[in-house]
Parts: sequence; structure tokens; C-alpha cells
Amino acid sequence: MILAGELPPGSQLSEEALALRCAVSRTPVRDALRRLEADLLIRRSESQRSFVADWSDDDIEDAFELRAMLEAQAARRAASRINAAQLEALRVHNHGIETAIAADLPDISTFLEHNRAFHEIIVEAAGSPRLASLLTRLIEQPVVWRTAQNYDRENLHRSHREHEELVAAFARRDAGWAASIMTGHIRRAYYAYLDAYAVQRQAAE
Amino acid sequence: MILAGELPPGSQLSEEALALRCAVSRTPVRDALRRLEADLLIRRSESQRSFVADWSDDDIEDAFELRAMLEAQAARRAASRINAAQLEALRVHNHGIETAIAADLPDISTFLEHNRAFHEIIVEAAGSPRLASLLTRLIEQPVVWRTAQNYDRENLHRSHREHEELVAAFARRDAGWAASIMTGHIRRAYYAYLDAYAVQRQAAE
DNA sequence: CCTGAGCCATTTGTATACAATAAGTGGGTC
DNA sequence: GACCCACTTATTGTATACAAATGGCTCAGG
Repeated sequence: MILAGELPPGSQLSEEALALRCAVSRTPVRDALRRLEADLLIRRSESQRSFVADWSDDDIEDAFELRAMLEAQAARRAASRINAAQLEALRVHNHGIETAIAADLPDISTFLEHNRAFHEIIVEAAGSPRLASLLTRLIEQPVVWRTAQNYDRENLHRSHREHEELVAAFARRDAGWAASIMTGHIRRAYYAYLDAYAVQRQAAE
Repeated sequence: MILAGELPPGSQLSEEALALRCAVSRTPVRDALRRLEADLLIRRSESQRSFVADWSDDDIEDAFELRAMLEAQAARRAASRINAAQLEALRVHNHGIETAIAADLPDISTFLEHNRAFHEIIVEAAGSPRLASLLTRLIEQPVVWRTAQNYDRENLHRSHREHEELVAAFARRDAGWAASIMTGHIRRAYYAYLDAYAVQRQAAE
């Protein structure tokens, strides 16, 4: 509901209200709130009340910066550990992306799904449960999630090409190359977000 | 209890047993288990049963590697953002460390407390709630916590000197310098842990 | 002796009730 | 009119009961 924008940033989340809305009791709602708090989608006041997290521009830049660092680290590790099956899976998912964006009207949700799977394989290949755990905190952000919704054709194709470069780096097992591409890939996503956000802001005025 | 070693790695944690042991109901125990799972001190089986996490050598190396990366990033950011009060607090805590390790029998718990506060100030000065959130997952590890217990006099004094270097880097607002020292500082801690662990292993045989 | 199926015990998931605490509200006083 | 205190209401914390699912154990059969 947060990702879908049904719950505006800053709004208070009452356990009971959510329980009613989801037709469950407070107990599972509490669990969910705790997890969302860990993922920084929710912040809690001193008196333990829950609010939808509000993201400042600095927060967003910060999140992208950390994500770039961690995903680059994942790529670095993955380069020397990735196996043939994972490499092939990367190619398959990137081909899926190519197909999804080839049509006149790009299929964004298919793109997003393949994109998610692509990055997930890299994290998996990195073989670091800790790194994977940290990254999930950063990629489930509403901001990141919505960015691609505003991707134009150019950004979609650039993303596909960068993935191809990543596959090439992995095939050569070049850790430094893979990490560099990944850093650029995420930074590019950040600026694409900034552009998309600027458009949204203007539209709101 | 995990940190104190009362619950050996791999042992199953029943919510009810813990509730009985702590004289509370299962509800708060469940909350605690969820948090500890997020902090990777507990892993859960496919069937949602909880076990004390067992750390392989690779896990530990991995954790230190990530911690080095994130703390270096914190130092990098802190260098340009730290204020006079925080800088002074760093000096105070490092003086506390100096005093604690000066005696014939070093006061390890005081050392640990000042050390923790020292690093916390840097993370705070970095001004990134996300980074802070990620780091708490890594520094509360049993392994990291116990390392200093086995620090010898040389390691304690080296740690103090490295902190002095960090303060100098912050005073000059040199982000690169601060990050470099921090990376070395954590790597040094890793090797100190390895040495201490090797001693423990031999003692166990 | 090994294998598998069914039953029992253990463990977690969910619902609900009550307690404690914080926030909002109204009235009274200075 | 402003401020403070008491009171009501909203919200979260905890305890407990029951349901569901999983694990392990026993016993029958090969």
C-alpha cells in the first residue's frame, strides 16, 4: 500500500485500522510494521507510533549512494564466483528485458520483473548472505520502485546495454570491471530518477 | 544471552522456552526474535523455527569486509559534516580509552564502551540514517563483540593510535584520509580477531 | 534391518482481551 | 485570553487461548 501510494508519506498508521483494512488481527499487522520499520519504509515516533516514512532529497541521494556501493561490491564478488548457470540466467533475463522494451509501448512491469531477477542473481552469486540482507533494505524503497515507471525509451535501452556490459564483465571474471559498470549503472538510475522526479514536481505545480 | 554464549550456535530457540526463561509471554519474545533475525544473530528454518546463527570463517570475513566498507563510508561522510562538539567528544572518548588501557590490567569493558561511543559519533556525524541502520546489523555480532576481549596490550594501544589518526583526519576535514584510516582500522581488527580465534582454537584442543 | 505411513508432540501463527501509556480535549483559574 | 490540570480517548504493549503446521516417533510391512 505504501509502494502503491495509497498511504501518503507522514500519515500515521494505526495497528487497529490496518488490521481492520486487511481483515486480520493486530498481531500479524504488528509483525509487518516491525519489518517495514527495519526496511525504513516506516518510522516510529518516540512513543512508538508508526508513520509512513517521508523521504527528503538527501535521503534519496543517500539511499542511491549506498545502493551503488553495495551493488558494486556484490558485482565485485560475483565476478569470481558466478557459475555457468547463473551467467546464462543473466543472459535470459536481459533478453527478456530486450523483448519487453522493443515494442512501441514498452511493457514496464515485465521490464521491472526481469530487472529485479537480474540484480537478484548477481547478489546471489556474490555469496554473501549479509550483503544480500543489507541490499533488500535499500531496493524495496518506494522511490527506487517508482523510478522505472518514468523511464523513457532511451533509459530503458541504456539499462539493457549496461546489463550486457555486466554480463561481459562476468564472463571475463573481471571483478573491477563489473564493479565499475555496476556503480555507473546505479548512478545512472539515480539521475534518471532525479529527472523523472523533476517532471513530477512540475506537473504537481 | 547469545552474546554471553549462554545459547550455543545452532541451538534451537523455542518461543515458549524463552518466554518462560525471561518470565514474559511469547508476544515480546516473538518481537525480539524478529529483530535478532534482522540482525542476523538468529536464522530461521524453512518452517520458521529459530536457531542461534552459526558463523563460518567465510561469514566472519564477509562481515568484517562489509563493516570496513560501510564504516569507511561513514568516515568519508563524517569528515565534511562533523561539528566541533562531536570532534571534541571523539577526543574525550579516545582519552577514556587511553586511560582504560594505561593500567597494568587494562579495563576492557571501559575500553569497549568508549570504543563503541567513538564509532557511534562518527556514524552520527555521517548524517545518514540508512548507513547507521545498516551498520547496526554488523557491529552487534557476537564475533566482533568478543574480539576485543582477547586484545593484547599491543592491539589496544594500536587501536588508540588509529583513533588519534582519525581525529586528525576529521580535524583537517580530509575525507579520503579518514576513510583510508578507517578501512585499515577495521581490517586490523579482523586480523586481531583471527589471531585471537586461533589462540582459542588451540586452547580448545 | 530398512522403509514408510500414521499418530502424537512440539512449535509457530493468529485472534482477542486487558493493561499501560501517550495524545487530545475541555474546563477552570489566574 | 492564556495556561495548566484533570479527564477522556486513542494507541500500543502484553498475556493468553486456540488453530495450523511441522517434526519426530512408533509400529507395521517388506
